[in-house]
Amino acid sequence: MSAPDFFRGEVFDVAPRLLGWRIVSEVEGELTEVELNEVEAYNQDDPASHSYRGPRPGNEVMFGLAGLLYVYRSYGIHWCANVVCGPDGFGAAVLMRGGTAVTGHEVMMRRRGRVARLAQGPGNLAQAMAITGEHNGLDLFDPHSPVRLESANRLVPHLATPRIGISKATDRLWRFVPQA
DNA sequence: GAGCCGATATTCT
DNA sequence: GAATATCGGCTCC
Repeated sequence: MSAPDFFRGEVFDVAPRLLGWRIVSEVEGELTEVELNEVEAYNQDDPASHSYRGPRPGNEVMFGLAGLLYVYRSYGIHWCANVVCGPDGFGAAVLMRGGTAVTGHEVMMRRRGRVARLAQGPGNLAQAMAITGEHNGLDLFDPHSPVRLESANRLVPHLATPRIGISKATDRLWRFVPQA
């Protein structure tokens, strides 16, 4: 199983099409599903991207095949999950910044220690679904993978806004959220 | 609800 | 030594 063809296109075209998709996690034998409502695009020709300075230990996955999961540590504390995009050897990915819980509310509440905003925010999303650095590089379209993506089969009307928490290339409107 | 702040790993200067 | 694709707890409205 491999990613749909459009994942190999421009990352800023792929990102908005992921709104409404579901991430499915079966880590630790517990099922959780989240429907994406916030994503950001990061391109190789993009000073704000980890891939901007080329492949190096820790970001190689971003240069791999479209449809792989790229996980990195943020601020030394949080894990953040991305979907690799573009052709093989090109460093681009979509950061999954947040979504709404669909399945496994109890599991997510336990992992998060709260009942609200279970999967809103990239660090929170990863924590709720128990996604960590050990999942870096796995195939999101392999039915046997513990973390997978499921198509929404629809295009969600969306807005393009500035990305969060970056200081470079802030003029690129590559954060996508459903239109109000 | 807004604003400050500390925690902490990795990379870059 | 500084910066970072963050968060939650705290204060003070």
